[in-house]
Amino acid sequence: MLKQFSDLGIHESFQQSLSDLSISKPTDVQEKTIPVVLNKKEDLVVLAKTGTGKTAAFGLPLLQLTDTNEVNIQTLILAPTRELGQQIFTNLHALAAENPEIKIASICGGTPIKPQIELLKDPTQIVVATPGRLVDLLKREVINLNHLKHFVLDEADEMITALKVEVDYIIKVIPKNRRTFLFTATMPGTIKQLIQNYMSKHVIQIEANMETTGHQDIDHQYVVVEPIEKLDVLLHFLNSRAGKRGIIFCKTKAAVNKLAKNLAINKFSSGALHGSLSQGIRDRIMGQFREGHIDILVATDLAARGIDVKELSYVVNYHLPDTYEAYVHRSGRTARAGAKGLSLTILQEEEVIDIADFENELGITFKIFKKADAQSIEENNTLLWAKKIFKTKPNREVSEDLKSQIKTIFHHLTKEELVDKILAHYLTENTTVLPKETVSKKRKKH
DNA sequence: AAAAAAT
Repeated sequence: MLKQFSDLGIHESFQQSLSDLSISKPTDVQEKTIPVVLNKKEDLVVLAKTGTGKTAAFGLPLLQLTDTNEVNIQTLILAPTRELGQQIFTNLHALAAENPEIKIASICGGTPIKPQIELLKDPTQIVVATPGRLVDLLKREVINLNHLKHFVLDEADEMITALKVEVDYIIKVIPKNRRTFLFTATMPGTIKQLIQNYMSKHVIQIEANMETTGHQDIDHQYVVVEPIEKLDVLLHFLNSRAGKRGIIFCKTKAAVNKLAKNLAINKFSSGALHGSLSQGIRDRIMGQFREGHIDILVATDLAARGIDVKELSYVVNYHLPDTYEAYVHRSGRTARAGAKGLSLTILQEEEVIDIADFENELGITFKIFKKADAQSIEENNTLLWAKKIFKTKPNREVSEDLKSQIKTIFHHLTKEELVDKILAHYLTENTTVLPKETVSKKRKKH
């Protein structure tokens, strides 16, 4: 249990970059996987929970196995989204910081293809790719995978279902005698049977910490809301988590846009991410989120898998995920590398019945999140309104004369009296009707 | 039905 990377066969040359990345000891999945990859024999199927270091588990040994005298592509890593592909590329680059002779390229879509084609003319040993763009390059015959030795499918269950057509095309053009490595946190039974189609050698299965079901560091909670109070409950939750960071998942791109707009109006530090945005915008939002310039990411399932952002303390399911796997991946954006995190699911009455299925299927237990009462929600909305005033910038010129007339009106008030006046005005303008008990009782009969 | 992935 006190294994070091050197005990697993990782060379001295990676020690510096590992310590620069504050990686000191191998995780369970790394300890089990690295020696088997380094032995140059079998194919691998690796199951390990979210946030346990799968990228380095294949990245480190495959970097080390790279023959730097060989100019052809030896290792291909496929990921389901461009953001994840870029993240894997960045991580490999950092792991190879002391080994600059290893040439790594990222070939994801959404960026001009010409520069990529030019780049591929240089010696390249490791390629991280999304399937669509790679197939495009293969059809143009501008990438050579004839010397491929290692083929990695990250998020393997997703790759061989949602992206099956592209992956199958790629499988056909790469050497039969390659080694194949499948990595995932979820492997539904229906997918298990498909695995053999992708393997070419004897397969070793590795399961790291999968014996206890559910992720021990994630606090699963749900709250039942009426449709009209859903947004208010979310806003109250976000205000209670001020300064903390997290991701809010919605079912559709339209819902992401709508919610992100609403958060922006309420002056939350937030951004939207989904597949209909230009790659430029996607990259900018991801960058801002990773750097901590944005606290809240509102996203579709584009961000559900693999994305590793530091210090996310919560995930919110603003809509229920479609599958149990999607729940595992979404909630797995928090509680990474040993940290704790909250996964909050906001439900409507008719969806509560699904909770038991999630519990049984995933071996987790939900706690009930205590919904803010009507008064706290109203107070919270008043606070949001005050924050809005504070953060609003003038959008046109105001004459000095008008300004001085208005100043005269308030001139004799103290700061406290001024606040009272503004608040009194707000409260008369917003005569919020608190939800009546009778209303909710009536609804429950259905 | 929706999400992702090529232009």
